[in-house]
Amino acid sequence: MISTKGRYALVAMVDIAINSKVDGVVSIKDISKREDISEKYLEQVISSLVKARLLRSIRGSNGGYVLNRPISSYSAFDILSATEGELSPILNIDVSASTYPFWKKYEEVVEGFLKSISLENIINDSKNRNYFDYSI
Amino acid sequence: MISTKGRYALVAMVDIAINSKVDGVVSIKDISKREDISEKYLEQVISSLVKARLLRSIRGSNGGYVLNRPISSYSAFDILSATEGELSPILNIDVSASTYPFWKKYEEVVEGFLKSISLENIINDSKNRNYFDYSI
DNA sequence: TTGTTATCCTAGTAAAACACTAGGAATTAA
DNA sequence: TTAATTCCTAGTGTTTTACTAGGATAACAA
Repeated sequence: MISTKGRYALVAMVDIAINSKVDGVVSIKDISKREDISEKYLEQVISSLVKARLLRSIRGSNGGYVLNRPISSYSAFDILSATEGELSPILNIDVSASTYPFWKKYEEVVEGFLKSISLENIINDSKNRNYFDYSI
Repeated sequence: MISTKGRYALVAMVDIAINSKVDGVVSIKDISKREDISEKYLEQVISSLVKARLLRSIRGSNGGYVLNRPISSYSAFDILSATEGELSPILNIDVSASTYPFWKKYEEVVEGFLKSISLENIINDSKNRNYFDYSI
């Protein structure tokens, strides 16, 4: 869940949301340059986002990707669960009965948070505050 | 963070808390039988808990483990961070500035939850409600 | 039509993490 | 002294991660 694939997916969505306003369509090559992520790896990450119908792809020359919906309608959960398999796989495993209620709550808290944050929120947060507000 | 090591650590703490009331000291062999976890693997998991001073060990024949403090004073965070390295390693990684505020919040939510739940809470939850309340 | 620029798709792979297993040393109660 | 226990270090097969590689497919532009 906190793998690079998921992190790249979020970064890619933010990048596409911001840059498609100007250019209309955003290519992997452009994202790769701006965000310093391998083109080939980005292909795979973004492929998951397309398969999950979070992005629409335009093939051929001058092709690229655009958002399918307004930024307020994407949740962090949507984006992360498109790339990572299950977001909270604990409960699928044979978890001891004595700790089950705890893990169930844990899952609810994490999922609840991720579903409550939209791509719009993420973009606004990155505008209003900057990186250095957080790094001690 | 959601690895078996962390899950076993929680189970072991619950097991020791409950069974030490009767027996005083709880051995790995006993936990292994009750919870169906390999003895040798349990050794390693519990070793982390001892090193983090969550448990006290008594060596030699009739030895085993006991809690160091009252059950209300252990948080899920204490237990899980003793076995897993960092609980939210995202922020140690070079995370994009645009998504940093989001990940920071994520970390706060998860850590906040884990710190708010005590071993006592976990034990009470497992007593009051049972497994089947949760499995659809 | 042909070249260029993109996405799409599948396969491979080195390194790390995970989930153990193994063996023996040290310690203590009986 | 023996049995039972924790302690400590090392090894190991499997899975996951984070990529890389190569070519097929599609579309625009000349």
